[in-house]
Amino acid sequence: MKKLYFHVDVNNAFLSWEASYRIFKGEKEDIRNIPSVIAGDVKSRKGIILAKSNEAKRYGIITGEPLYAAMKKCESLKVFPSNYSLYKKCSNSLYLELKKYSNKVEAFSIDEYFVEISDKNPVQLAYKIKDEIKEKLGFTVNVGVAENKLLAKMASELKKPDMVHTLFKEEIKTKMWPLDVGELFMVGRKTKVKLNNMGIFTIKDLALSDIDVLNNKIGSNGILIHRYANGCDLSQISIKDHGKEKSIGNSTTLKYDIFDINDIKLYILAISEMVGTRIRAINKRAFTISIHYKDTKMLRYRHQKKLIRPTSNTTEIYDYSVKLFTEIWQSEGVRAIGISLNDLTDLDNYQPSIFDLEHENINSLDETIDRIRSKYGNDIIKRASFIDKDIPHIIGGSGDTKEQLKLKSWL
DNA sequence: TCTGGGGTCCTAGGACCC
DNA sequence: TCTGGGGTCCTAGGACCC
Repeated sequence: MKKLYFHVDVNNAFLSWEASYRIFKGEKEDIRNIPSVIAGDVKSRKGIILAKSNEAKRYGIITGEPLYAAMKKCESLKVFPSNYSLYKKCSNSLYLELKKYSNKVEAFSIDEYFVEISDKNPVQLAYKIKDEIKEKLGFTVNVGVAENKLLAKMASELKKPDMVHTLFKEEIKTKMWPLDVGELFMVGRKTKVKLNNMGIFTIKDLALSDIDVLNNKIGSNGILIHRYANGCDLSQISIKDHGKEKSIGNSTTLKYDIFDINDIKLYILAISEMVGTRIRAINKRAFTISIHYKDTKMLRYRHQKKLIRPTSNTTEIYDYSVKLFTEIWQSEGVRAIGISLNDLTDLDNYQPSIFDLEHENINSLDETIDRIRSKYGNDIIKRASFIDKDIPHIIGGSGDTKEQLKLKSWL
């Protein structure tokens, strides 16, 4: 039996998940069948479209656009807030369902999985998986079936929703080549413009173009997308272990532009709390700390520093972040700010020197706080600097609604 | 109160080393 | 005796994905 790959893609994931949750709760209306979107909170300046129904799509609404622009396109648009804990639950249920069919399941994103399959009737199996997900979990998926991951992914993006597509080698010319070159995985906005300027408009054009010219104009990505256009991809299923992350970052858009360094420092502290807690939770330390922010004009700034001794300590992360920030900040208003930890190293591999003892004490304090917070909630311990301030003391994690999900009987 | 948040990978250029 | 040539490390910045 030949080894094949499935790419399972949830149709309009966030919106579908919200829809199936509402139906589970007993609502009559299926928001998939009306013009509706999932969007961030406008008042917190996070009002962009995260997902849309097919009905909303018909009005020309696209993911990533500001909510106000979408409302102009469709005045009757129904808007629902994002709910990440729901999405994680749905994503995990889908994962468990797919694991029934293969040991090799790769989470490519919250709503996409690759599955390695060896089966006599792969297409039949793909339909079975698709239908079982719909029946058991209440949302629809597209399944792409192909000889490699790239083609499986391209296949699942063909016609939506609730469909199975194959994209075998012999189907590349008829099913994939006619598509706009921008549809190809790894051809984004910038590359598409470059390709168009070279007279390349379809995936076929790209597949038949000169690889040296592509390399010249686009660089190594040019070689990659040329391979993709010809259906070549040798990558295997990669099962991400917990703690395999290469970087940990959190950021937030502020409710108002901030000009006061003391307030900015409080946000830096709140974000340090989050990235610190996260990196300690996976037993790692970071050699590189990076701060980034957006000013009132949406211009981005970034500054980073490699440390001699890796850290996972909240106070240390905070101190370095403030230092990095003040080194590049020219007193412009700050709209958004974030911290990212890179060059992660396993705690087990790190031998503290005797000079580090003081730091190790601080670290054990951090760990104690982590333990208490995970038991009693984040708000049980709060740094004094936040008292009487209208700034959350720990920030990060994609603006969730606070609603606690009680889904024991579902998913 | 128009433009989120989480990631990965690649490259250019400067500093520094032998 | 007109300024080599390897190499590594670091930072900034850009491109892509969802």
